[in-house]
Amino acid sequence: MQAGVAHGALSGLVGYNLRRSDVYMREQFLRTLADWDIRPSQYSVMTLIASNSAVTQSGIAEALSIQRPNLVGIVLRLEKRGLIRRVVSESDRRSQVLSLTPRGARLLEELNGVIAAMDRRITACWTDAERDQLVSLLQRLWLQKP
Amino acid sequence: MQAGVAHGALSGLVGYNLRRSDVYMREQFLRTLADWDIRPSQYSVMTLIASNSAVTQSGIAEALSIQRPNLVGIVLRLEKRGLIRRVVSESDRRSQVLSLTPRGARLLEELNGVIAAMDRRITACWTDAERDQLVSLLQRLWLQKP
DNA sequence: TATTGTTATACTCTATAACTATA
DNA sequence: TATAGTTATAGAGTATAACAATA
Repeated sequence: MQAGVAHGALSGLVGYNLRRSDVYMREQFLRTLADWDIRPSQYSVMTLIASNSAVTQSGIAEALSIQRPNLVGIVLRLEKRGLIRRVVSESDRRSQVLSLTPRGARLLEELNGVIAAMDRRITACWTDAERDQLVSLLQRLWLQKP
Repeated sequence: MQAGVAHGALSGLVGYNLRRSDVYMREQFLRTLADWDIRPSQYSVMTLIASNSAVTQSGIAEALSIQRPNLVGIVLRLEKRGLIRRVVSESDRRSQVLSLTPRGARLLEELNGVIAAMDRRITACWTDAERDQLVSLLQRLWLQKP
């Protein structure tokens, strides 16, 4: 499987192949998005803000399974870069309501194109049908939460 | 996709679904193997040692894409637990040749059963054919190294 | 009481430079 | 000079406890 070194029982494990694939995709993401200085978590957060009006930090954290304390740094960074706005909720003054700034919205549009193209380019070793089925199988896996 | 919060463009990305799936599988691994105090990397290293006679740390590091400095702690820990042996190579005295101790070999046999069963149990949401195809597709993905 | 956001903190994983001993 | 193993170290990512403000 690798030059000279046999992988034994690892080759057949879903967990091992998921891990290697995830690492590989993240490397490509970081390299491709280096010019934009955007991390996977930052893109995920911006996408969820764009897709959900009046979403709060708690909502984002739960949807992405990020611990609330760890989200603070991410949103503060995005706010400091002028990509998102945080305003105290009218209905619940404990909550911060998140939204994209015009600049953040423009950047996200650009990122959507770049990232979708990258995701397809790296997975060009698959047919469209194989890609669709893989995404479908993975969702069936991680969306089960027993 | 998640309670109330839409995932937007993330849902269709291979990278996002790989990440969530990997995190999910690793959580299950850590919980299942907690009684043995075995991490995924430790199991991977032991498996490669068992599958390759006279393998060195460099060989393991390259095959698993672990940085050489980061492998040192892993093998020292396994040695301290009496699971592997490290002996200086006869042919090249810079190299450490790794092998399992009888105790390490017995433990690995047990781990192979536990981990294979876990891997199948967690992926029971798939048919055998779906599982085989997914493993095949993932290998095609991460084994390309351009 | 319970929840939101926050601070502080610790632990793991990962990455790089530099050293040693061998080749 | 190049490589194997090691040390030291720094940077991410992730986890929990505890607090203030608010519900």
